[in-house]
Amino acid sequence: MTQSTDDPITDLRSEGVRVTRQRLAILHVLREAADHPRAEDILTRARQQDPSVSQATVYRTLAMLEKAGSVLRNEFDGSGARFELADRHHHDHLIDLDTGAVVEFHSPRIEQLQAEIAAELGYDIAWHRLELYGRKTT
Amino acid sequence: MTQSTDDPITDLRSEGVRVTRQRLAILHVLREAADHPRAEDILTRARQQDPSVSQATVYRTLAMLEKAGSVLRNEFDGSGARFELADRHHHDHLIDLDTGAVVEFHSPRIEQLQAEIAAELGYDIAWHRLELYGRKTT
DNA sequence: CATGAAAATGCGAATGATTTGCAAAATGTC
DNA sequence: GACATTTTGCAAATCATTCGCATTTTCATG
Repeated sequence: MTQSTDDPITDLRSEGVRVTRQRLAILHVLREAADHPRAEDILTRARQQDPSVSQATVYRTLAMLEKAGSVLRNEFDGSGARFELADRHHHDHLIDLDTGAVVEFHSPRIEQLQAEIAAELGYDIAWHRLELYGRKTT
Repeated sequence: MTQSTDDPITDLRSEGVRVTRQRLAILHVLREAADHPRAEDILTRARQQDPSVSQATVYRTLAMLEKAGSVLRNEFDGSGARFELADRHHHDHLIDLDTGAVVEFHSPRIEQLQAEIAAELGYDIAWHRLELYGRKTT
């Protein structure tokens, strides 16, 4: 097993993946992001650290990191994916319909129920997507 | 209140919406569909009843029906939306990763938990999306 | 620290799903 | 049936994302 560092790309180096300026910049953006940025946002932010980063590289890097399990892709509204680092515990999302803000939450009980339902239907869950869309209680 | 018929478009007539051959054909397709067809599938099937239906009209009609609440749009995999008539009770989806089959299910307990979680976070849920992706238990 | 094979990059063109502008056709009201 | 209005088909336009390819970079080696 490869030893784990705080840098997903460094972890991948042993697998023939090269550490480039662009990848480090993109990763930096993801680490700093408090929101769930779109590819375009990531490009803009990454260019602040390394102006040479191109759109294509952002997409390629995100795809690579997603496949490696280091990045999660979310399709909240249907107009462009939004990404986040997969370095914390699993969680689902609550999207504020008025502000677009994304609140994260986790419910072991819901996950448990999901597994039970799937089992009843004869399935094992590989992954799931749970998104709540709502408005602040007045 | 307008009286409700079994035909979403007929319901809309009073709102200035016109009942056209194309719309009836698309609606017919949705009523007969046992699966969750994509726009392209709907076009193909609608043309069997009315060859004049165009792609643009399929999209426009689906958008109209969605806005009216008669049709639900699903974005299961990210490569094209899949539609269904919103005439039955609410349900969520379990997608078979091997066959692409979509199984519908409903869990009042999960919905209850979702509402509780949202409430704790200070939100009222307007709608939600729960999709389970899995494989048949071996 | 120079070398070279392999991996990555930027660019711009290609994709695929969906949307839109517009002139022509169809609907439903009077 | 006549007309104002809505809807349509067509083709061109978008939008997010992917790809081809020549050029640049990375990194194991000498």
